[in-house]
Amino acid sequence: MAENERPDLGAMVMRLGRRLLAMEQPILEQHGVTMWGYVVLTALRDGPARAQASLAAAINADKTRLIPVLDDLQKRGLIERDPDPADRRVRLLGLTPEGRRLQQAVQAEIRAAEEIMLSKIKDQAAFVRALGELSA
Amino acid sequence: MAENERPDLGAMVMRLGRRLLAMEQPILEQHGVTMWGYVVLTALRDGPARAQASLAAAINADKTRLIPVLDDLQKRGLIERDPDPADRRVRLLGLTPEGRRLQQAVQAEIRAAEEIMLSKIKDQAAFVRALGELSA
DNA sequence: TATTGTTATACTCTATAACTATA
DNA sequence: TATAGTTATAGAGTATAACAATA
Repeated sequence: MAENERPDLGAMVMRLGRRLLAMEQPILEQHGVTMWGYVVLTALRDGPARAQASLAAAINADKTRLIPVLDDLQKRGLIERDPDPADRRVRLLGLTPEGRRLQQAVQAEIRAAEEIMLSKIKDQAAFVRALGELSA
Repeated sequence: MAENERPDLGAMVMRLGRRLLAMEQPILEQHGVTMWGYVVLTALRDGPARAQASLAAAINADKTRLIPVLDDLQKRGLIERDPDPADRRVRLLGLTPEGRRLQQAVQAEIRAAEEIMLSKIKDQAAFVRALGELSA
């Protein structure tokens, strides 16, 4: 019974998730961006998106709850959001230079905080790799 | 830039959390218990709790959102919930034999499903240990 | 008629505040 | 008066359904 004495994976993952979220919150606030805003900026970092619906699917969000996020990011000049000339129903989404700068700045701080957290455990590389595989 | 090419920890942990939750859902439903109900049964497995508030704190829940959960578990004979004779304001909480059986049955199935998931990665033991440390 | 994006609405989850009963 | 538990209410967050624009 002793070797089975650990919490369920789900419980541990959830607790870690809450902890990470709490760690990121002040960083995001300091840069005036919400978690969803940051998620969108990060999703657009590697390339523009065609259509809001596909972006929503990519980040596991409902298309309707993306809209206020995009409104805000656009209003602040962090993303471009233009009708596709070929099909004016769809919106072409991409980062502005300032959006890219903000994403990089926030991500750098988050990564630094993650490193501090990870430095407390032994098998950092194995953990991160396994986490990547399990969440892929 | 290539070695930095991984999602943020938070994103990966959240995705894995969603996946684990989806995995557990059918097991919980099959046993007619909600996630919070299972969390309560599991918290009581290692010993009774004195006062609902301390139980709530132990599982990171608000005391008010515990009440319908306890109502249901009690009505189904899975927990005992009696006023403390020494201070009749507080409720003494514990598992009934049937509650203990249900907790064990559900947990066994969840562990089995976890094992299948974990079997796909290489450093299982290291991952679980690191996860335990980071979430502790 | 079908599809993209938007708005309006409803629903779920959670927390806050008011209440009761004991002390 | 203070505390444990409960109930009522309100607030986020999210999803569903109706709508407008374009194809």
